[in-house]
Parts: sequence; C-alpha cells; structure tokens
Amino acid sequence: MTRRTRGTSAGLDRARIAAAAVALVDRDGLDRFGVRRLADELGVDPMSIYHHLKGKAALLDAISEAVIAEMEAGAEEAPHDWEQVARQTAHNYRQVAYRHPRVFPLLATRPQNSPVALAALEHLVAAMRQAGLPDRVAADAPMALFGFLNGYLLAVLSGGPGGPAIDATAYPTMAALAPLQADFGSAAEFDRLLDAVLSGIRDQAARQATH
Amino acid sequence: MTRRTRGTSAGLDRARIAAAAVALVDRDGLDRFGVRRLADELGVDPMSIYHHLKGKAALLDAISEAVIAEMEAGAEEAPHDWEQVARQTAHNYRQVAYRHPRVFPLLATRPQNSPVALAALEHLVAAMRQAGLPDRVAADAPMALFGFLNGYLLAVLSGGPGGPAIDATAYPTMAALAPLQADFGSAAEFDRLLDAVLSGIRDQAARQATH
DNA sequence: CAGTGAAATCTACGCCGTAGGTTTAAGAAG
DNA sequence: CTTCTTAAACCTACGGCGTAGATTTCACTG
Repeated sequence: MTRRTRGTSAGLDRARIAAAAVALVDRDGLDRFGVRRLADELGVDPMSIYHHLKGKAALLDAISEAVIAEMEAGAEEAPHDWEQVARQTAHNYRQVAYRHPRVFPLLATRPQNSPVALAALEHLVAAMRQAGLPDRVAADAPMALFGFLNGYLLAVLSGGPGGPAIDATAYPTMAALAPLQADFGSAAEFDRLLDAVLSGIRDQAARQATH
Repeated sequence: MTRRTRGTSAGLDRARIAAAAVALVDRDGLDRFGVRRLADELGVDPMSIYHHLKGKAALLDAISEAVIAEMEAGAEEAPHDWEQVARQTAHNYRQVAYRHPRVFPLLATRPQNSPVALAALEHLVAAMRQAGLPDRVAADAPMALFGFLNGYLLAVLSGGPGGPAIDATAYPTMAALAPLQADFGSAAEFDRLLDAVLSGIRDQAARQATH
C-alpha cells in the first residue's frame, strides 16, 4: 500500500474525485479539507488531481456541483401548481443541506451555474408563469426563495442550537420568546418560515396583478 | 521603518487590530487575508497579534463584530411600528453589507452573538410583540428576515452581475425573464423582495391570530 | 532599586497550494 | 514488431501559512 508506479492509471476522473471530496468534507469539515488530504484518501499523489481539476477553487466548485446534483433524484415530475413546485424544491434543497451540513456553506457562498441548479430554477419559474403570475414576480421569486433558503439553512446548520443562552436582563423579549425556539432547525419550523416566504410572494403577485 | 524593538508598546489592542483587519479584507479580500499580512499592515510581528486575539478564528470573529457594530450609528430611535423597525434594520444591514462586500460572507456564515446584533434583534422582536403579534410569529420573524437578508445579500455581493448569460434554448423561461433582472442588486429590487418577506410575516400573524 | 508581569519579538515546525519537470504505460502509425 | 505520441501519474521544490514556545524589554509597583 506504499506508492503507485508512475505511468499506471489510477482510475481518476472528475466524478470520482468529486465524490471523494464530498465524503472528506462530510467527515472532516471544510477547514481540514485540502488537496493533499484528498489525495491521501484517493491513494494518489496530490498533483495527480490537477490533471482533472485545475486548482483548489475548481475542486470546491466540483464539490458544490456534486452535492447539488443529489437534488435531481428527489425531483418529482410536473406538478403544475407553482406553490407545490416551490415547496418541493425547497424541501429537496433542505434535505440535501441536512445530508451534507459541512458542505452547505459552499452552496450558499458560491454562484450556482450547474445545469441541475438552473433546471430547478427554470422549472419553478415556468410554473409561476404558467399560473399567470406577473413576470416581475416570477423573476423576483427565485432570489427571494433561495435567498431565504440559503440564509436560513446556513444559520441552522452552522449555528447549532445556538451560543450561550441569552442574557434575560439585557434582552428580556428575546428571553421570553426563547422557549418557542425549542424546535430550532426542525421540519416544523422550516415549514412555517417557508409558508411565510411563499405567502409573501403570493401577496406580491396579487398586488402587482391589480396593476 | 525596519523592526520594532522588543519590549516597547506598539499600541495594539482589539479595536485597532480589528479595524486594520477590516480594512485589509476590504482591500484584498478574504482569501488573501492572514495573520502575517495583517501584522505587516500594522507594522508589527505576527505573533504580537496573538496577545490580543488568540487564533485566526478569533480574528475573523472580531472582523465580523466590528462591521456589525457600524449598524449602530444608523439606528434610529424608537419607531413603534414593527414594520418600520424591520425595514430600518434591513436597510442598515444592507448598507453595511455594501460598504464591506468582501467581509459580508463572514457575517452570513458565523453566528452573531455580539451585543449590537442581539440588541437589534431585541428591538425588532419587542416592537412586534408590542404591536400584538402572536409570540410564535415574533419568535420566527428574525430567522425569516435575517435568513433572507443573509442569503440574498450573499448572492448579490458574491455573484456580481452573474455568470455567463443563460442558455436561451435550454432555459427559455429564465431567458425570457432575463431583461427583468437588469436591476440586480439595486435598492429597488431589495425593496421589492423585502416587501415580500415582510408581507409574508404579516400574513402569518393574521393567520395565527384568528388561530 | 529590585521584582514582577505584560507586551512584543524571535525561532522553528509542520502543513498547505501549486509551478515545473520527469517517468511510465498504452495506443496509433509505419 | 518497432517507433512515435500522448496523457496520466508522480517527484521535487518553493514560498507562504498558522501557531507553539522561548526570549527580550519596558513600565509599574513596592
């Protein structure tokens, strides 16, 4: 199990590397992730990776893309109600996030240009348009929805249950409401907040339809 | 301008270090930020910094805290309408984000436990409660609002105008709506999306009040 | 004027990303 | 069957990083 010989194939390719990278980040976290550790995991020289992905940034893109691609599996086909589409997409996204909590900051931080991501957006926006929502609203909705999803999931996944219990005398209202945050990160909380965002979008549609 | 002598004070303290760090990230970006570069900037040995902030993580916390603290300046006093409070807070937050676009990922990524951040939340939640909103809604609102703010601003600030114009044949609806995204990142867009989120919260309040 | 403690520097270690060069094996051309 | 080409992998080396630990110096305090 020492070293590989020089000219022999190690069976590396983008997909295999990305999969190993995702597993590594899942296990050790983003901070500890690096080209050398990944190479170790693959039983390969660090520089070999550079023949398939040039640079660490490309590696991070590949990780993000691979994780996003997992959404495809759970994608139901052709429900025409735009709210159903939005809810479905949101839940798929949340599930992926919970499956890879330590990868998620990458998703929220880096622009998503992969086909899978764009297809999801296209699907959502198409459903909204077909439902007769104003173009302005359909155009805005993805930013509103994924803005919320990214920010919320970031907070839930990175924050854990939260820091050191809030100071009741300095922040009385927050302290009083603390018990209500017992379900922090739960599916129920997610559904409530998602409902709020979606009804906000519905509202905009109603308001802009009258003019 | 060579080296300092060993025992003499360099006038370092948390605040001075944090200020220099913010300036450095503003200038060079998060990737290029590091203890050694910061020390150079301060005309000081790298290890000197460790007497005031132990470790790079603490340094990043200090940066985040210092930037958040800028919100205080713009905080208007005691408007009692919760929506005004929410809007005011959101706009202050946005302005800070635009003033320090390269720092912002830190704000969105790290838990905010600083007094300034907690005070802003307390202020908002108190206004909602005083307006008679259900506790459930008041407790949920910060997550909904700041989730959206973090995710949206992250996308706007990191993404720039966006990648390489979308493929019109693969994603026809997105392409059709592209012209409407001309104001990407504008104050107008921000106001529209913020309106949506706030009316979503209002909606939840109405729905839960009737029970 | 000795003693103490804090603030700063110095040294050194192990790790990182990656540029550039070298080796090998496999497939194409003759 | 030989030679050429090429791609995949490895090796070496460099500069930079975060930080543990030891050391120096100054400002106070008694």
